[in-house]
Amino acid sequence: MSPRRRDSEGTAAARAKRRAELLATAAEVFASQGYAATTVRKVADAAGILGGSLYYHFESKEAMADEILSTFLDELCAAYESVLHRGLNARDTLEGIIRESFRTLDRHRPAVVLYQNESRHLAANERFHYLDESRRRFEEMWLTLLRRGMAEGAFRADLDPDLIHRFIRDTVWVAATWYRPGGRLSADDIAGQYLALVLDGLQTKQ
Amino acid sequence: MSPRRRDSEGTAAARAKRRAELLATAAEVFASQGYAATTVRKVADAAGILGGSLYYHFESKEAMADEILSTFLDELCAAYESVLHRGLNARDTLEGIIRESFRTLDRHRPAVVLYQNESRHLAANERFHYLDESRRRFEEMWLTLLRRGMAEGAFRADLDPDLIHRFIRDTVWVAATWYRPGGRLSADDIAGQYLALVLDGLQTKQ
Amino acid sequence: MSPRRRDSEGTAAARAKRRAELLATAAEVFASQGYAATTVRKVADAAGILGGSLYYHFESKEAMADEILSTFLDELCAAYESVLHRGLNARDTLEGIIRESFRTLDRHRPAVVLYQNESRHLAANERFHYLDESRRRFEEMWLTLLRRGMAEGAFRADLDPDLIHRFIRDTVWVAATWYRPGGRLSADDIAGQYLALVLDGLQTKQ
Amino acid sequence: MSPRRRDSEGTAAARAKRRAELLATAAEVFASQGYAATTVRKVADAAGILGGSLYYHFESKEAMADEILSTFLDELCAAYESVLHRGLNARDTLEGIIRESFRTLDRHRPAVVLYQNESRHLAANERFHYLDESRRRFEEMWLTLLRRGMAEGAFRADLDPDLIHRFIRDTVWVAATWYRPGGRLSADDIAGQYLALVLDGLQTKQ
DNA sequence: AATGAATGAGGCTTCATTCAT
DNA sequence: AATGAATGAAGCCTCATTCAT
Repeated sequence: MSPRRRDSEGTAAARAKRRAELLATAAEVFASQGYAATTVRKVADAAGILGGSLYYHFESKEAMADEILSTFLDELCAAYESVLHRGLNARDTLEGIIRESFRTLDRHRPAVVLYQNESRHLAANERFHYLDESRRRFEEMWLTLLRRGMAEGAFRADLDPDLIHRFIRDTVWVAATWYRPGGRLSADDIAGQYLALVLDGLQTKQ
Repeated sequence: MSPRRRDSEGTAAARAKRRAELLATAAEVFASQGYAATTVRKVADAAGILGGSLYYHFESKEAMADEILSTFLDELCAAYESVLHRGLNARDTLEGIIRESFRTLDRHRPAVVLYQNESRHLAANERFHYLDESRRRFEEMWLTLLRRGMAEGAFRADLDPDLIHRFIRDTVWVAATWYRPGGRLSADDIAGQYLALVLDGLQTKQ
Repeated sequence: MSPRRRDSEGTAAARAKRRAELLATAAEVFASQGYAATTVRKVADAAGILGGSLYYHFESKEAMADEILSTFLDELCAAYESVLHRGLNARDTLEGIIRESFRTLDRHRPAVVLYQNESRHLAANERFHYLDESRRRFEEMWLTLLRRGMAEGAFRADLDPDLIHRFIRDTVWVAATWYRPGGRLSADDIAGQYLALVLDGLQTKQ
Repeated sequence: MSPRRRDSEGTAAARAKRRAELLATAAEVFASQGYAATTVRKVADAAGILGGSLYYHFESKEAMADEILSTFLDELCAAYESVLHRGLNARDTLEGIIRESFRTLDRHRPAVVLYQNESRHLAANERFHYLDESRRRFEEMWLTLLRRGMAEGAFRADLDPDLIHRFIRDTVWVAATWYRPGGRLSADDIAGQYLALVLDGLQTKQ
């Protein structure tokens, strides 16, 4: 490796790292105050720079949200695909999907809050149409999975798959609202409890 | 009844009716666009009047959100109390609470969306402290109920009541996001399906 | 005329009048400071209101420039057409066009300055493409006129029509830079002198 | 010549050359986009460097405009003086002045555009007062020349010297707007045609 | 009850400029 | 000689709100 190459890699990497830091800060602020209520200045304050300085790194406030959301969604898609490619039965696939969801939530909590709270509003904007697209893809995945489980006899067939999908989807993501990494319960603990509830129900069996 | 009195009652009633209309409109717009992203002008447009004219009826944008939310919460509280006063066992109380929640959602959908999406942000404002208070009261009620059910042997004791409470609470309210009164499934249908899921689980029993 | 009709006419007219006043002010400031160097606040100051208040009347700074320029160009087009429809010979048509140009300059001096100084830059913007279009139409008119005059023997044929057209066009409009309505020389005086120069030349004939 | 001295001359010369290159680039951009609408970054982009790097060579954006304009004006003054010192009659002096003007325009087109479009605005700034001063000197020269021609009987005396001066001055400089060095007509061709128009007029003589 | 015009604060963004490297 | 990151002022525009009518 020539010093020159090392150097240019160094600055490119430094730049990428700074962007990532700023995006993490922005995501935190967007998540805690809401996208519309977050001023660029608040993000900059949180990052310890001036409002205008953010524009050296990002084109706009929108561009920040875009990068935060698409990074999160890309990772989530990859996680889901990896589960689906394992060839498990419906029950275990559902467990895998839910565990991956909570794991992703753990790593991208602020992005998930943003996704959960603002994607509907943002998707009105051409730039964020991909939010609707991925929502549709997830929905299809869930419905396919639930129907397969019902057909295989793993899941009760007296429930409406569409409704069940919504309940499950929402519960997972809305947990981003209160989940704090490093808290009493790990993401995997939560996933476990959630699976216990959803798979076996709250009621004791006699 | 003198004509005079009838008249003044008439105008007072007319005034109240207009307020209610405007609040319904405002709630709809707040719900669909988000509180911060909703301008007073958008509300006024939706109501067919000019922005400034809203100030004849309301003190401020905040006052509208306040009235929307407190009306909704008052009704919800009353509904919960009525269930709790029936002296039912834990399981049936839980069913009653959930059914009342979906019934309230049916009548106050936009208010619920507002509550679900914005109460955390609004509660930062002194004026909206009551949002936190009622949230705390609801939480207490849920925890008491869940613990009672566990103690009575009606609910599984291996689940974390705090976590279960959050899952249930969120799922109910987040349904406001997609529920449309008059759709394929009534609020009570949804409540039924949700209860089936939460009480008995998704898995078939062998 | 019903009072109602008079009233609505009144407010519509009042509104149009206010717009016209503000546009006149804006044109003056744009002309004296340059469009890019003119801040919205400068226009507002000149109008005696606050910067934001302009947006009650106009959508944007651009919209103001647009209205100023298109109003001016519409009137200029009409003036030119009226000359061309008189069926005069080339020499008299040229005189008519030039006299109308100075007359229009007299009534729209700031708009002409804006047109002269900024139309090239503004035309880069889709919204102002019509500036290029009208420039092309004027050019065609001038070339046709000059060629006709040369063919008829009224104008010298040893000059390049394209070049002459540019000289004449520019001289007329650039006069907007220094012409002041109500000064020592009227617009028609200036037109007369200019015609004397262009038609007969500066040199004495022997 | 010591190598050392040659070196330092070399770097000084290299430095001057780089400055000249950058100024030429800046002038081009100022001319095509307008001074106020030109950002330092645009100039730097056109020069292939970053915005901040320009500040190694120049103190400010203003300093660039200053150097562009004063260089042009110095050369123009020198050219005019050389004509005036030839002791020609009024007609030939006028011809000389105009030919020198077009020649200067040929070499300094972007500077002329800048001068023509922005000097009025720039002159508000103390730093650019010299623009007004030279304008005044040129005006005086023109008036003296025209009056001399009239007194000598070379020029028609029924025209207003002040007006004629403006017409001529403006037409020459405004040609910078459309003149492109290396086009169909050379600067001297254009000067010739212009002189033919201004001296003898457009009309055929009978 | 509502309009129309304005206010003034504040939001997003741009930009000339600086400076350590 | 130039880069990269930042500054801070200012620009355009939006918006909750006011008020005379």
